[in-house]
Amino acid sequence: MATFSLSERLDRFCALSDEVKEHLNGSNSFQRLLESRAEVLRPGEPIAYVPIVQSGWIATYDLTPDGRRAILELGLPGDVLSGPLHAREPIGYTVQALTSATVTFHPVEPIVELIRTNARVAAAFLRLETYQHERLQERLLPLLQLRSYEKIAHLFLDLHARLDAVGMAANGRFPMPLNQATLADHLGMHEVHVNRVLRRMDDDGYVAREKGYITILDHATLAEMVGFRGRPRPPRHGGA
Amino acid sequence: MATFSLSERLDRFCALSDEVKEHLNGSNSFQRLLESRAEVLRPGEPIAYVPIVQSGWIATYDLTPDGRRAILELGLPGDVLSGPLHAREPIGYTVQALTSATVTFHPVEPIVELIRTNARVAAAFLRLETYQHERLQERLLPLLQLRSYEKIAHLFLDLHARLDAVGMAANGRFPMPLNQATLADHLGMHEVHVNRVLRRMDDDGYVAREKGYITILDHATLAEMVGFRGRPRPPRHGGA
DNA sequence: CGTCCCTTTGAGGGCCTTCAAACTGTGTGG
DNA sequence: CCACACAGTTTGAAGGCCCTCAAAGGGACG
Repeated sequence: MATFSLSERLDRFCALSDEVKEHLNGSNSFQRLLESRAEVLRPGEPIAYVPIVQSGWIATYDLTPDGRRAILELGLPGDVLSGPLHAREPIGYTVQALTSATVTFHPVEPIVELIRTNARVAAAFLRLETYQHERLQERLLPLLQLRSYEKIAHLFLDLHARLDAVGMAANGRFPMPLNQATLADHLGMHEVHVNRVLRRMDDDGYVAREKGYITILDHATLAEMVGFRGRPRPPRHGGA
Repeated sequence: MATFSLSERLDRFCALSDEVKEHLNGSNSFQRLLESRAEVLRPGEPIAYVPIVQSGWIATYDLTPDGRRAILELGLPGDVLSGPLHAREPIGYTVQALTSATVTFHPVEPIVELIRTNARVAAAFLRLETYQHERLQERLLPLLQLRSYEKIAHLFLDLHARLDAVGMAANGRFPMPLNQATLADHLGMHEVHVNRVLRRMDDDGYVAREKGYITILDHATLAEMVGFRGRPRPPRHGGA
């Protein structure tokens, strides 16, 4: 039950022929159930698969010389990790499951071949890559200019928007399977301070916390506070 | 005297036929001499051109609600701003010259058409985009986990590597046309603190400062301090 | 000689880190 | 059913990094 297929995700960016879609889906992809903390891609290894998250959350992270973890990107259900596909060498980061997760793996060889020969497929991957580039740019702004309180607010607004897009949020409420240490590694903060800020956001009435869930209570005020612009959704079928 | 041509930059990532190269270079591109602070691309405008920096430095920046500037990316000589090419809508950020700069503008229409029809061109842009994605990822690590002193060291090592790649650095010495306020906006720090840290790095003997130039005196120690891995150079002609 | 831009220095305070430890809930084994 | 381990959350106290406001110093240019 692969809810999110590679062809469908690409098709959003650039309409593909049925033949190509079948080719993409059929090509020996397989699905794995991963335990929390299982590695999806290991640094230094040759890249063999393009992963797609079906359920659960995963993270792309890197380590500082002294062993602190920096989470570069969060992978939510529906996300395609296309980065390794185009990299020239083994990746320098690790991709790991943050919760138990279901991930579909597509072998890169047939995909690379398709990109080589089919301009529409190449264009679709190009749009996908551009989309992710834009997402990364939007992470820079909070890291550069916002304070802890606002960083967390920005993250919650972002997660809400992304999860809403795949039907996993309702009425401002969305799953939050990450513990505070993981949030800290994603925001460049410290566990203890994440806790204090969360409590303050709760006391201030901006968010409500339940085990495993967050509810955004005052979306408008938070969005204005942090300059959050709802990220443009991938189009239903776009141009170039 | 366009030192850096679009076709040559793309050709590094994916070998292109001479015909395509001519097509890319010929298509009505033009060159402009921009004064410092002139805008290269304006937010909200439809995207008409792909800029390539020939000389001088430019910046992609965004503003917080209260008007603080966050510099997302620095454009150095030879850099191609391909982002706008694939964006679906007007960009949300501003691109501005940080020094007087020479920039070549390529109209997007013919390029988009080429991408649509030529898989090799699309693949080349895909690799270019992936390369820039990786660069952005490498900016996240210092922002997430390093302190001011290390952030600046990381930036200097990065700039040195990039300028060295286009022959603008020698013996650890490279141009530094940015003032301290601009460095601050790039690192998420404050002007005054940038100044204090720079002085300290100078006193510590890690760097030397002259007007308009920086010299890295102890590359090895700094690189180890911040976990800097020399960025993989774009290959001479790569795979997928 | 005055203006402008940038750099530099000082003083004070706040955000966030750091170290430490208690508290809570959950699963496991006796 | 209780004891215990374990993971995660929460709270306290102290201190440092960095911000903020303010202003002086230096060089380029008219």
